[in-house]
Amino acid sequence: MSFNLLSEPIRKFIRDKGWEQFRPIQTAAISKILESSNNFILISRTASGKTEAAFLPILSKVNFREEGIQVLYISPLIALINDQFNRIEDLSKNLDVTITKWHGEANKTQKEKLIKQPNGIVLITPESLEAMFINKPFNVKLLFSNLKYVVIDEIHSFIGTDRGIQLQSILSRLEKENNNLFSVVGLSATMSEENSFREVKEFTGNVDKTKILIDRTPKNINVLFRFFKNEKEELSLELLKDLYKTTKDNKVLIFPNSRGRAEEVAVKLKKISEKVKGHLNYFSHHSSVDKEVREYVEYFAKNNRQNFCIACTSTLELGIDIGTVDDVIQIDATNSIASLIQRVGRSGRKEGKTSNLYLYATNEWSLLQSVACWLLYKDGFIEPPHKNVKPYDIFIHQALSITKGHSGIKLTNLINQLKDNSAFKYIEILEIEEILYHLIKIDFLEKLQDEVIIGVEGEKVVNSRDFYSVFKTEENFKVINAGNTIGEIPFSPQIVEDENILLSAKIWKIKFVDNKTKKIEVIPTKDGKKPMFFGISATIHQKVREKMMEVLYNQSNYDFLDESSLDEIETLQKDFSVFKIQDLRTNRMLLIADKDLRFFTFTGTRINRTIQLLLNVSNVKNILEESSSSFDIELSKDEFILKWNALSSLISNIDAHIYNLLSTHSSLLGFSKWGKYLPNKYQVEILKNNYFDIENTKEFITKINIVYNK
DNA sequence: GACCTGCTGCGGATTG
Repeated sequence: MSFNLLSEPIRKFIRDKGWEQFRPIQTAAISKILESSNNFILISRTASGKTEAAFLPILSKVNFREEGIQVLYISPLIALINDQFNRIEDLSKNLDVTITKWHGEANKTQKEKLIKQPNGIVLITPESLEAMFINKPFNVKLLFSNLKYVVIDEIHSFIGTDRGIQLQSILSRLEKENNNLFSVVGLSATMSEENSFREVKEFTGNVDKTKILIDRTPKNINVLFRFFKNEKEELSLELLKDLYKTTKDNKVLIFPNSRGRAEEVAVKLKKISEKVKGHLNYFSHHSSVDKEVREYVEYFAKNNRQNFCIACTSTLELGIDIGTVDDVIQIDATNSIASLIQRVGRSGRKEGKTSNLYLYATNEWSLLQSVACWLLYKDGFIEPPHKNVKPYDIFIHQALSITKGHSGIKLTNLINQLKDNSAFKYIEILEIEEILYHLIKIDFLEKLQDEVIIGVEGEKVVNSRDFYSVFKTEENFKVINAGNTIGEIPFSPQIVEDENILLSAKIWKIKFVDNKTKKIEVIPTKDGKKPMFFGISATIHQKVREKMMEVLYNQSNYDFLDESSLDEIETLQKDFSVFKIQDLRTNRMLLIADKDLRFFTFTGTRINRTIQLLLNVSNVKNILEESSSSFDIELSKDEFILKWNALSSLISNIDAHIYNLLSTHSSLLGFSKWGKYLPNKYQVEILKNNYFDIENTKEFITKINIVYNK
């Protein structure tokens, strides 16, 4: 039925393709988008035709003869824009419509052409849109004042993140230029249903006008757990041999959770394959591998019929098209269910084909976490997005961006614009004023009578190429062999002449390090260590940890475990049977050993961090081990209980404690690119909201009953 | 033992 609702050029396109029926999400989206101007969020698993679900009705409905850009497509990745460009061009081949790529690597002539004659569809990144607002605000009006649709791809990657707040703010600024003409269509494979999708609805700026279209059809997945205990830092030979046997005759993605380990896996599997004369299509794909090399790997996977094996990080998690993948291998647990869903989605993209997922674990805690994630996935659980109600740091960025874009703006006008921005609607007017006056005080803004302009210190920041993004990046050294760039790695003690490193699935010897130009000259060699990469630890949701605890006390028969993983789980269960747990929700275990105590919290990363802060304030010596969600404590049982019971009274004074911590450890705020320009009390708020979790810690401390082993 | 994302404008050289 929905077919007849579409315009003739689109119907012709579908007839020519020979499509016999629509996917459920397409049927739903076509009629809904055609019959109303509501915002829609389309949620449906990977490779279920979401792009078509959005664009078939939009291309039918929009009159591209009108002046101005009609449709704006926003993507988190350049690579995705390039993929989707081809797809949307194909979809609109029976229409007379211009499609323009607009990102940092896109053709400049095409951009200029568009400004001369704004029309059609534009594919853009949030940062390019930001740059347009800052440098060419008049273009924004010219290009988008007649905009009808904004399509946001992989919208889950924005919800609950700093980059998402930036995008929400930009959309809010766009609405102002456009008199709220346009509708939003968001696309996602994963989305938490908590609070009836409140966060994603707020993201569009209009909760009531935003409707969710969801296809919950599950995907058939064959899952198998395998356990190989790692005794050393490197992966065991048994694991590698098993991995090789499992993957050698297929098209495979391996996710080993880190760049260094991805290199290790790619190099070592290739070595095994060389010995037994197997295929040599072993690659690594992560942010440190040179972009051109990465593109070659993607091209190889998509266009070659040979088998391959790519060891990668989350660079291959989102929707970049790499064709058919038979198996997905996860080495040690994913940090989130959302990530697991995206990774599983990469295999068996062909209709009706089941996906193969192998979950390898190298230690007992990772195995337990992996089992917990899998069970939660089966339950349909997805972590709710992080709530950032008052994003003061992104607020600063946007205040500078608006001021720069206006080259002189009335202070009252700036305040009003920020106050009306949906991304900052919970920040109070007094707070807005206080932060703006602070920016004036530190010379980021300069007040000229009733106008403000960018101040002397602000100019240094605003005019940098780095201003357009809200996220931080590390400084890297370029790795070069005979004039070819292989990739980039962060500086580490390992980066010295004659040391060997792994990069782009090959082994290199460092010949020369140029600290001035940040370049490393290398030549190929035979043996090497994996490079050292640094990063902040991922945050695990409390639900994952609660499920881990549940597995310890649950006698279910997990038929997806192989013998060695089952052994390992049973050993853990036996170890924890010394605690007589009555209530999984409120009981937590205190292991009393000869010398010290070990307290198992089985709760989320942010809550653990907050507990650690409170323990430190109470002068309780402790070491937090995140993987097992436990604290090692050097106290007697009675001393600890006394301190523990006093913790909740410390929470009332948490601001002062965080303030003190921040004054001695300013790097604590290192995760926030703009937080350092805030007044102190707002820095404390940023930490409270993004790094710690005060509310849930309070609840946790209050409800917990400690259970001992003796 | 710890992922990822993007990037203007201008001047000057080079190429068609």
